[in-house]
Amino acid sequence: MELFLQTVGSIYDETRVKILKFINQNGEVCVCDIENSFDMIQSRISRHLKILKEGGFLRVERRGTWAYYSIRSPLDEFRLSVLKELDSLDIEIPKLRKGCSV
Amino acid sequence: MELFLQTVGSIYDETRVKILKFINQNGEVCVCDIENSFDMIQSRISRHLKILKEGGFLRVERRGTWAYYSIRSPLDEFRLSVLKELDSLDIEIPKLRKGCSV
DNA sequence: CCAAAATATCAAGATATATTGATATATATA
DNA sequence: TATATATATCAATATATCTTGATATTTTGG
Repeated sequence: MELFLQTVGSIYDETRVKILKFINQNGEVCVCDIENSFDMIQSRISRHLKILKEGGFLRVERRGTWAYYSIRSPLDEFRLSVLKELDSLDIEIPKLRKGCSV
Repeated sequence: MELFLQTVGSIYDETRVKILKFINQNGEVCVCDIENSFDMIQSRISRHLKILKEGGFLRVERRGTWAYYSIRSPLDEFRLSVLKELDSLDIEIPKLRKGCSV
């Protein structure tokens, strides 16, 4: 139950839904890319990414000072159905704008 | 987006998850049955049923003074996947105890 | 028409979650 | 080692949601 609620809670937020769909569309991105594309402050993005990761949707890989987030794989059937549903929804996702200065 | 969040929000609560699984297992039940089975006060049950209905999972049919709730049909693929996931979870659901005095 | 039963709604207090700005941590490089 | 960049975490405030108890609504039957 707790794990299910954590999963569901992770997608019960407009910002996180958009971030999840954004990553699902663009593949692996680093935090500053999201920060830049969404025009949100870093702490906000970082928090939402953590929640999506703990919700079982994302994985993170650190390379250098960067943290690269991508869709966790393999995904179970339920989380896959969430991504499929998100894909079918008419949600406005910002264009990818690379944000890191290097 | 708004509809998706409403759907997700409707299952982001332990009580509602249990009620939904309860109805999915027992079929059509009336409010007082749920009230009795869950040992919760009526206003609380009524509120959660409303949220699940507005989340697209339940339908209600009034017969006499009673309101009978059941799984809405047909369900779209996403909501079906939610029910399937709930079904696979090890959640304790109370036994059905008829509660209406008539 | 009135009373009782079933259900829905409302207001108030309690709890959880989101946002922001500040600070901490970690890594690369000069 | 010191500095800059990228990311994570924390504290405070604002907002949303849940629970309860009270009240309103609807329907049946006397």
